[in-house]
Amino acid sequence: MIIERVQREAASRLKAWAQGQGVEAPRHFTFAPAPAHVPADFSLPWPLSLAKAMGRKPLEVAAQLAEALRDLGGVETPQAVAPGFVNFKLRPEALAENLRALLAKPGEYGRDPDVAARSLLIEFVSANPTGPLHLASGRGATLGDSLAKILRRIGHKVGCECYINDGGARAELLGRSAQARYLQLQGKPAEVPTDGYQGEYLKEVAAAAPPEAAGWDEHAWGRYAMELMLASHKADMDAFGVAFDRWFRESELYASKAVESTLDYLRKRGMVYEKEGAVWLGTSQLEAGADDKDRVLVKSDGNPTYFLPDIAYHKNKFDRGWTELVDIWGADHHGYVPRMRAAIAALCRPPEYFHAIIHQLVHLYRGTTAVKMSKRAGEFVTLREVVEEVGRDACRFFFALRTANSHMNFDLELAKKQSQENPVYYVQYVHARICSIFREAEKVLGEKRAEFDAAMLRSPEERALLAKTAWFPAALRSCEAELSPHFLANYLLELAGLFHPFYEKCRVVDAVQAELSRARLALCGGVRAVIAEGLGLLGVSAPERM
RNA sequence: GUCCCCGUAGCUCAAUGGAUAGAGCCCCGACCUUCUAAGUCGGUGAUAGAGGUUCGAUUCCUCUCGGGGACACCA
Repeated sequence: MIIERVQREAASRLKAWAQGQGVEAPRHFTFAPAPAHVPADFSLPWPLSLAKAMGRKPLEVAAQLAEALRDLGGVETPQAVAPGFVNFKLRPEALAENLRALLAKPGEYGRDPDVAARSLLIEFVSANPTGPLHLASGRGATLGDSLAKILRRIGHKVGCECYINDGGARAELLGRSAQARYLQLQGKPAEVPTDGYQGEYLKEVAAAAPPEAAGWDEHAWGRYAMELMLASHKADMDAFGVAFDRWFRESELYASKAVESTLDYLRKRGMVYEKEGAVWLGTSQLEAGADDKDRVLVKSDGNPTYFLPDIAYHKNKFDRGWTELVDIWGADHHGYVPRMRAAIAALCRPPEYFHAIIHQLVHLYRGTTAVKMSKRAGEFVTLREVVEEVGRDACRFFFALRTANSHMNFDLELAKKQSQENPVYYVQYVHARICSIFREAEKVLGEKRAEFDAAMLRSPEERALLAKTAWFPAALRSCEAELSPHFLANYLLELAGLFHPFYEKCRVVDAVQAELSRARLALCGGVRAVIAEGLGLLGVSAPERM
């Protein structure tokens, strides 16, 4: 909050300054946190880049800039330092004021009331309801759900949807597979189709079938098995702390004729042509976001491909008023991105309104041995299995720490141990410790007064904590800029890393030094609020005791 | 063959083109009569390789090596 305010004021001054100098003002005015060894909170590196254009030495430019940024309010006099930075240090009063704002309204802390609200619909998980949710779906769910919570916290309008591919061919194959399992249970000869679903879970599905299942055909079996799978997906997401605003079925698009109307729409726009008995979308002819080749919408047998209803779904999202669409997919879908981007262009939407986030695969290990996952044999580690064993908190925090691009390893053995390998405990422990401090404070100090004297907070540990809480809003903004929650998770880790040394060095509850106690309690309260909210945004609990 | 992602400490991972590349785990050595030792303090240790762009490269470009994934009128 304080950082944003300084930034805003600095931006307008710098624009004026740049104009006066006849140089182009840098486009964005974000401050960079200063490295640990520098006695400053944040800095501007511009003089280094501007020096050449101005034909002057970087340090001279920095000095000039520093002069132009004097008396900003909230910060000490800016310092020009070699090789050409302008460094800023927050004033103690500003940090104190920031803490008061945080304590007064934790849920509003750092929120920009003038934020230009975006409207985003995030689609994630979207797993086929033909089997249990895989661990990888947990990664997508973490990225999508946490991102949605963060964007809402900033003030944007966000929807979350899971697309269900309940279309014909898949349901039938699932039905034949389940039916075969059912017949096997009856002691009758039957084989799961070689291209069918071999997983053990269909035995349970078959065993749970009602008596009338004896007369079912493959369609009935398909419907039954799919609804059962869908229910298990919903239960898994619920247990994972993920609430979709809507589970959108592909079949709805057929029922509402949206598939046909979308095809008509594309045809009217001249995007569609026929070749070799099939209907194609000219995805390679687009100026913006062209795919490398054209794609089939309707096969020569008259059935639509998966692509056409998917376009219809994206059109539907736009038609419902959403401005930006975010799709979170696994790495196996990366080849699908250019195609969908082209489809977005075909729907007359600008490319910047479509964001595809591809998360890389999760590699599973038991200790040092890789767990081989074969879809054919139906062997895979389910999300439920992992969540039951390591807990939702550990699982979500672990996923949230990594960028979508990282090819991460997930060691089941390690996760099961609930060892300190998982940093979620490190963060949660701060929350539990602070709660404990407050319990003690109530016993020792009794009266609870809200006011405190921030000038009492003089140690480096206290100042570092105060300053770190000021960066919370910036951490959220980074998440927005990259559409990734990992900045927040790492921020919380850093905040926790500053609290523990403070705890060791600074005794909080002290009946003799009541004033100091009150100030430190306020600081603890601020840290607790940030941790609780940060963890909450990541779908992780903030326990009061551990 | 084409395309996408990755390669950072013994391990798992960070770092909007900026300053002395950060954490956690492991290992070694110290800390609990005082608000929770799931903690603290100290020690060891890294940008795969070669060029290029830049005042400055883990970050951008090219190539090489290594790993993962995708290349259907499948979904």
